[in-house]
Amino acid sequence: MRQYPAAWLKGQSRGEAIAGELRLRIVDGTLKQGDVISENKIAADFGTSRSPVREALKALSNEGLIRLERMGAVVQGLYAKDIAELYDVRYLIESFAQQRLASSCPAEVIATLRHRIDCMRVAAKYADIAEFAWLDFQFHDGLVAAAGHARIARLWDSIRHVVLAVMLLTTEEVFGGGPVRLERVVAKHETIADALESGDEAQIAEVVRDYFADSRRTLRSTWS
Amino acid sequence: MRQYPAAWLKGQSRGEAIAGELRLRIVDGTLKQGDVISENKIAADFGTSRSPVREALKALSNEGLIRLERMGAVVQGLYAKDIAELYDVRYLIESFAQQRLASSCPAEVIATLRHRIDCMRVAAKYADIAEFAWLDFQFHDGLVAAAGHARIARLWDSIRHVVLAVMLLTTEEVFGGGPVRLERVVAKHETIADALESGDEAQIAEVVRDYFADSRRTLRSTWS
DNA sequence: ACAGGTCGACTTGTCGACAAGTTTAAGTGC
DNA sequence: GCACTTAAACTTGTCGACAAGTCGACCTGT
Repeated sequence: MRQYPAAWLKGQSRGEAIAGELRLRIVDGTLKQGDVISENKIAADFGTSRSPVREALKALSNEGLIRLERMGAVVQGLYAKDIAELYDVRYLIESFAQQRLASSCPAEVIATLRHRIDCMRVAAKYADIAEFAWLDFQFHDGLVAAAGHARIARLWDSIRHVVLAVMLLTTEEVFGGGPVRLERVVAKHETIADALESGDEAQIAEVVRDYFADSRRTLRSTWS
Repeated sequence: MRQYPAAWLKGQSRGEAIAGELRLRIVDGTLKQGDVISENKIAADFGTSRSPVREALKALSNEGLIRLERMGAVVQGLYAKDIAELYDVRYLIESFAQQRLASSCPAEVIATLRHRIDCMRVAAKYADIAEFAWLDFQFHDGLVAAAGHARIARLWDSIRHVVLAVMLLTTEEVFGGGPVRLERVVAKHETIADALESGDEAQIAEVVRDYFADSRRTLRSTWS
């Protein structure tokens, strides 16, 4: 059984931990589309009362991973089409954020991004998959946050957990591709940082488009 | 005290009802930015236990109307800037949805839209503010749903309640502008339906841009 | 007067229990 | 064998209670 990295649960409530675990089980296919899960069953599985489970199911429902019905929640799953749609939305959000950063991107932000890129190289070297995925996520998370648009940030929040889970799984696949593949991923992030530093709207737009076009190719090989 | 239309609560749980009421109080300014509310206090106000209140606060937090902290939830409020940002997001979502409908918009969808427009005229005639706002909302809701993009639909779901509350308040203001102003609002929706029926991408893009540019003007007069 | 510690009034997170409703399953009459 | 009724096993929504933690006010020593 694949497990949710313990470091990602630090300071979270039981409900969030349960949500994280279930999310991963749905994304990696352990819980299949059509499976029905009940609060009681999950509560028994995790050894807690229904309250945290309830919170978790509500969250998963907001993320579209399950559908809450009168009797039990039915798993929706996350398959190729859903991933494609998820990346449609990521593109919408991130291109908006980066266009906004084009006009005024503080040097501090660029520095933070580059710092994370350096850390990614280290994580790649030491084969730390969870850390690499986490840094990848932090990179994009920081980007959206830096845009300074509260409502867009909420949108990002509503998909962030799913994005993180998907990243964890794709990162596993990317690590299987060896150092060359990894370096290409890191380099892709570098082009984003470069574009943002240039401040050229057109260049940023192109880089973001390329980034997601490339991501889609990677995804297609993972979820085929 | 302004009240949430009872018809909108049909079949909802206590938690959703509380969320609806609180949402309106925040959007209309009864609850101001910086106010702190506790689960106990709200539970006492509504005469329920903390469970439904907890659910409501969680929802409001997801919508960005409040911020959950260790001791009490602090109200964020929804002011001019927030409304502007909300409409940035609406534009992002709805323009995406409508572009998607450009290539293939079933006649059934157009018919439903036109039906709602007709109903809006009736609601305007009989000065039924809540019904008018509801139809306006249903129009856009139907549009997004018709696009057939599950992830975009989730995005819309995450802002729909806030959008509805804002619509209710702006509709009140619009009714104050008399029949001419109302007819202009209805006509705006008609241009959208027309554009969708034409199936011309460029025309749709322009109409949607116009629609939101006009909406922003209306909003600026309501929230000044 | 003031720094530091202590108590008390709050908060949230979690728990187990109950009521109301729905679905499945077992009868039951024929 | 089959339609119909009834009962049992689920489900969720809600409730009140408790534990753990946080913040503020109030003392106390100096």
